[in-house]
Amino acid sequence: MDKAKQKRLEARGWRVGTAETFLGLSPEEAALIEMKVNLSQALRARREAHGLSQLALAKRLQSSQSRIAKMEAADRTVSIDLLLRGLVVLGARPRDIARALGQKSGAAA
Amino acid sequence: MDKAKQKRLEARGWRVGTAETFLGLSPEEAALIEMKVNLSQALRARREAHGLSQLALAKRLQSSQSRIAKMEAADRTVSIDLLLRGLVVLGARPRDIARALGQKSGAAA
DNA sequence: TGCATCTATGTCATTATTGACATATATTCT
DNA sequence: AGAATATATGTCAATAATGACATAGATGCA
Repeated sequence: MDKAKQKRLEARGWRVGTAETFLGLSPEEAALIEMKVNLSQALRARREAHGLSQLALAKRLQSSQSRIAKMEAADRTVSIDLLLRGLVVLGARPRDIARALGQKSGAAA
Repeated sequence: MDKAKQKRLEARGWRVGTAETFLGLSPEEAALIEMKVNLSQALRARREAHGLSQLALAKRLQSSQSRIAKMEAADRTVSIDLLLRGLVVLGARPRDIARALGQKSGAAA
């Protein structure tokens, strides 16, 4: 896991922190968090590629700027469903999303 | 979309039915439903491959048999998050899930 | 037939997620 | 500096998702 990703997780209440802390998570939890973080990064990458602000995307998604920020931070109050909706609104097709899901640390999608 | 998939959607309140009805869905909605149905099929395939009953899987997931049934039926009250949790509990790794997501109609994962 | 097992579906109280709002920080202008 | 824009984070009322339960249908077996 790269530093930037770790910091994003730490910042939110994931209690991930150092690599050690990850050992406190079951492999299942870790896999789910990894997928969520990958999707959140893909969302940000796609939004920026479209030249949209969080506010602009929020309007397209019928959501709010603050929620987009939380989505991109992989906040624990954000569902994967919501991340997928965001990606789809930004033109991601299932295969794009599939690619982002498995990504080891990139932000493709 | 194959007949079996369509029937599963029809059965639940998706109002998908015939191909025409699909025209009532935005491409975004259609993409999300497609992914959800693919995941639900992957879940059933994986559960059966493990020789588990819905009840047995429910216990592993700390859920209930009725919810597993709804998951496999892609019921509208089932989140993609829950489907992913189910798949992960059944040993699916992110790349397996990615593969299932993009699937056109199969049940791999 | 009766009994056990598996799956489907409706309901509901509890819990989680959501959009909206307030507010803070940062950056880039003039 | 002050104004404008973008992003981050906490809170909360409204809504959605969840597990549990009841119950029905289906299948197989004694």
